[in-house]
Formats: sequence, C-alpha cells, structure tokens
Amino acid sequence: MQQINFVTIMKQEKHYINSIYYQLEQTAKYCKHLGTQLFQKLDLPVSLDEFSTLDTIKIYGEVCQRDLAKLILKDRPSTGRILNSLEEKGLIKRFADTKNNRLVRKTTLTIEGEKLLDEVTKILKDYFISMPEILSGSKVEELKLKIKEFKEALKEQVEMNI
Amino acid sequence: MQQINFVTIMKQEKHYINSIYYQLEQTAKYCKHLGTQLFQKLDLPVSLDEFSTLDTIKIYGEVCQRDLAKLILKDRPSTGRILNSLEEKGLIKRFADTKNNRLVRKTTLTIEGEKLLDEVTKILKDYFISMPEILSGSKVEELKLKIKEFKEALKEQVEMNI
DNA sequence: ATAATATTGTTGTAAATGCAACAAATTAAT
DNA sequence: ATTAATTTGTTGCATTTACAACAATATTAT
Repeated sequence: MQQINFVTIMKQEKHYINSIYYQLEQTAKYCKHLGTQLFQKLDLPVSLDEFSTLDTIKIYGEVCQRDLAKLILKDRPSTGRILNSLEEKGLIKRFADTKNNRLVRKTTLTIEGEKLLDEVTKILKDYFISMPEILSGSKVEELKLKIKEFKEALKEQVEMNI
Repeated sequence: MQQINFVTIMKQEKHYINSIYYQLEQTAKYCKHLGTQLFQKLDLPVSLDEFSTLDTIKIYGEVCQRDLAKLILKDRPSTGRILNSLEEKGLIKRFADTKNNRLVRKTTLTIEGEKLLDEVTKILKDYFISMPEILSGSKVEELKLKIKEFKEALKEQVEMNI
C-alpha cells in the first residue's frame, strides 16, 4: 500500500475549508453548541466551561492558575475569571501555596463542587444514553484516539503564549 | 471482534474532558491559534474567518446570507458583518436577487477577491509544506474523513438556530 | 380578506475572549 | 550589589460573539 504523505495531501487541497483544520473547527462548533444547549435546557448552575474546568481540577489536582490555563487552553485572565465565578458559587476553594519558591494560588473542589461535578457528570451520561448512536462505539473510540494523537502533535507546532 | 457501542463508551467515561466532544474542542483551539498566528505573522489583509468565508463563497457560489451563515456556522449578524468587511475591502460584490420570490442579497468574488483567495491559498500550502509532517498523510486523510462523518452525524443532533 | 406565521437581513446590546500592561516577587546576570 | 529578566496573577480595553428585537416582505391559515 502506497503511503501518501502530509505534504502531498496539502498540495492536493485546493480549498482551505476542505482541510482537516477547518473541518475540526466546524465539528467542534457543533460539539460546543450541543453542550451549551444542554446546559441551558437543564438550567444547570454552571456553564459548560465552568464544568469542564471543575473536571480538570478534579483530575489534575492542585495546580497554579497559569498551569490550569495551559490545561483548559484559555489565557490567564479568562482562567482567573472562571475561578472567581466558581469560588463565588462555593464550588472551589482557593489557597496560597508556593511553586519554585514563588507564591501561587491553587485550587481544590469543595464538597459542593465534588457533588455538583458528580451530578452533572451523571446527567451528561444519561443524556448521551438517550441519544441515538451517532457512530458505533468502537469507531468513536478509535476517532478519539486519533484526534488525541493529532492534538498532541499539533501542540508542538503552536505557541500558545499562556 | 466484539463491537463496543457508543453508549458503552459513554458509560465508561468518568470524565467529560476525556470525551470526544471536549477533545475535539481542544484540538480545534490549536488549529485556530495556528491559523490566526500565521495570518498575523504574514500581515495578510484579511482575517482567517474572512478568508474561509471567501473560500466558502468560491465553492458554493451565489447563496443568500442566511444560507452562507449556515455554511460557515456563524449567526446572521456575524455573517453580515464579515460580508460588510469583505465588501469594504473590495473582495466581494453584493447584489439583490430573489429566492422563493423573496428578496435576498447574494455575493460573488471580485477579481481582487479571486486573486487574493488564490494567493493566500498558495501561501498556506507553502506554509504547510515547510511544516514537519505531523502525521503521515494517509493518517491525516483518514482522520479527516472520519471527522467529516462524525460532523455530519452530529449535525442532525444539533439545532443551530441560524 | 384578514390575521397569523415564516423568511431575510439589520441594529443594538450584553457577554466572552484575547491581548497588552501592570504590580509583586523571585531568579539570573553583570 | 545592583540591574535585568522571568514568573504569576490582576486590571483594563478592544475585538468578537451570541442573542433578542426589529423592519420588510411573502406565505399560510382561518
């Protein structure tokens, strides 16, 4: 089987909107709309961004705000504002800590935060169960792995300035 | 080989940020940054969104603004503003037409628009050629097809209200 | 025929986002 | 030792974006 390389593919691309970059962007828009609509329909007390930030903190634990920003791919001001909102809602606690002898602010979920994260995660699962099977599960899983692989490679090429 | 279905996959997802929806969003952010950085670095006379809009008009021809909005997945006001900007720059011409006996505004590229589209498309190609091969070409092509498939299925599930 | 509904494009406004600049504090350089 | 550069988090601002409301017009319903 002949291997067609990336350059060859790009040369064959007559139009940017047929590139994987644009297709990914468009697909992500549908994902974002789907999530936002669900969060509004269910009248949840957090936004989708706040929820995924909670989820990130739960997984990656006590990181400073800048490291969290790098994880959620938002800039430092946006990250700070999301944390302000989560703190006002009593879902996280912030505390001072040091990282390389430098004063930083770290974050943990409160009991209420843990509870909400579990509840909304369950709601999302129930919602996806009620959805028609868009693609067979193994295909989705396979696609997800390929996207992650592509994302990790892309990460090396993009200067994020966070 | 046992087929694992979508529901099974979602049940196994303990965290939203590991879902294909969030992974797609994150990957698209890298794509967006990559493109925006390039357009700024080269000091191009159009934004990435304006360029992809030009490309869309080139492919889909004379469509009304609402149909164009559905293609570029932006709302009607945003679409109108992008067209205003492209018109001010002399890259498109707008003209009145009818669609189902209804007065609509349609768009075509000017000579300058065509020229700029070709030039920037070539610049993008050269840029991608200069990039290291992120993934082997066949893998990227395969991934793109799967993403398109996923996107088309997703489209049926999302009410875009455009 | 009249009213209700739908389509298209625009305007206005509020929210989100990114970016530059800043203050505080530490490390590195000369 | 003094200066320069780096890291972290915040504030302010300008751009983008979404969403509701509107005007104009055509279709549909009663």
